[in-house]
Amino acid sequence: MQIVMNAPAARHFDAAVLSRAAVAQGRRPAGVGSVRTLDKDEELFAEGDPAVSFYRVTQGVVRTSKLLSDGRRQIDAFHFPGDVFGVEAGAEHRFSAEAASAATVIAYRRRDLDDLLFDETFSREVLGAMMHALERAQRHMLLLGRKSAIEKIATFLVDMAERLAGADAVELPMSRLDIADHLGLTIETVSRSLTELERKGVIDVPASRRTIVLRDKAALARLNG
Amino acid sequence: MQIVMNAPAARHFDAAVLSRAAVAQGRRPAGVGSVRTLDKDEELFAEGDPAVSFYRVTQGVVRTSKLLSDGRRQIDAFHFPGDVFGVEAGAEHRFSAEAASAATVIAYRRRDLDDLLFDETFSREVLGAMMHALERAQRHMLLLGRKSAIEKIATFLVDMAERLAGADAVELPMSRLDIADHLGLTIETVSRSLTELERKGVIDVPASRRTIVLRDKAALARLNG
DNA sequence: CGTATGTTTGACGCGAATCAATTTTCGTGG
DNA sequence: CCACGAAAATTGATTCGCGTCAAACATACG
Repeated sequence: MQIVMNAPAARHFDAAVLSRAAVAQGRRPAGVGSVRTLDKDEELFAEGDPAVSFYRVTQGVVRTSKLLSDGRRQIDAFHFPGDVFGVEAGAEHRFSAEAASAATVIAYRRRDLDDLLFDETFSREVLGAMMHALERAQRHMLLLGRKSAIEKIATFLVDMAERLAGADAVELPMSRLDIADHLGLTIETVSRSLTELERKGVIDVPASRRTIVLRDKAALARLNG
Repeated sequence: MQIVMNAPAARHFDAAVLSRAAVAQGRRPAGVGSVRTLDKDEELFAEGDPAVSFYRVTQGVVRTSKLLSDGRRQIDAFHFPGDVFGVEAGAEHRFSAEAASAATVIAYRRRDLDDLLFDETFSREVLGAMMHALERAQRHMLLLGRKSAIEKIATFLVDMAERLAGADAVELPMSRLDIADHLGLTIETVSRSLTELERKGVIDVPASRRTIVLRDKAALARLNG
């Protein structure tokens, strides 16, 4: 049993904890990182903040996003346990990061990146994380630029099912607003599309609305465009 | 004076050429690469092709894109001289690459990547290229997901002006169809948006339609959203 | 149990896509 | 160098998917 610390900005520099976290991820501990626990919607960093650290998610989900001056938001990615994010080319973060659900991350100090890159395993891992992020971004650009609302939702559900390793039911850890801002839609359209898919018998959305049962994955895959 | 070779698949393994190209890019030659010259619209690789090489553009413009089953296309990026693209995490290319204009690239064999990563300079360069590509992708997702047609065009023009280092006139090296497929629009909307910006006095589109004169960069920047 | 928040549903309008027709530019051969 | 045909770009009329505005409903939390 574990007690979740919800105190804001709880930090630890506990090597033992780190090792356990690293091991939990099936990875060797590489360099020193500090654990940070986040409440839902708590901000990890904002666009323009100095990029002193990059992060790896260990629990929960973190969303990274960009804003337009009038508040329109685009969530470029949701980061799940094991995912690395926040590696920057420049001195500042180019996007903001908040917890989409209660989450825990490990922070790696950026000035250590140089040292860490000498650790071949870690270097390869960071480069791998960048490549996967880029791949994901490319797929997402195809979705944003060329898919219809129904196709976006279908793609999203299939994607979540894969990442959450949920056989045929997905418990969405983020709000409809987050989904909308990720897919370039409004919450109304997200809701209507889910209803439409349910009407077609492709999915089931039991009350609580957080869980989506994928009744016909083949149909969903066909809807991916 | 220089003669452009348009013979398909012209390859060289000429170290001297490589060095000159590298120096022209202000970079040290790192590892061996082969030069490849491409005609306009010639394919460099297709989605699903084994990723044996990655590339750096030395002349012209290369577009990388993904397709949906019904032919809808999303161009995720245009690559200009100096840009590195085609680095893959997996065994296959996740997108296709074609010349948007006549172009020349240097191909680096992928199996050499491991060796090249020991070259600290090159490693840093590849990682830098990945980070920049990701940064660009994130900005582009914001554009695709949240900007209006006029805002997309305005952003695109400002972006091209920066990359082509054209003071206040941009010679667009790609077709309207390429622009449309990059911005998630149709060619009709691209054309209408350009006309609209011209009507507002923000830009000038002299006959030939390839050159865009940016008359009011401040207004363009304001239209970026 | 009541209030706040998140989600769904409905009516309507608008921005961009589609369909269609010109117009302009560019490559090719006479 | 000009004429021709093909390809590219523009313009116009219309349609439609999704956004906006608004209200009802359900769920979660104190």
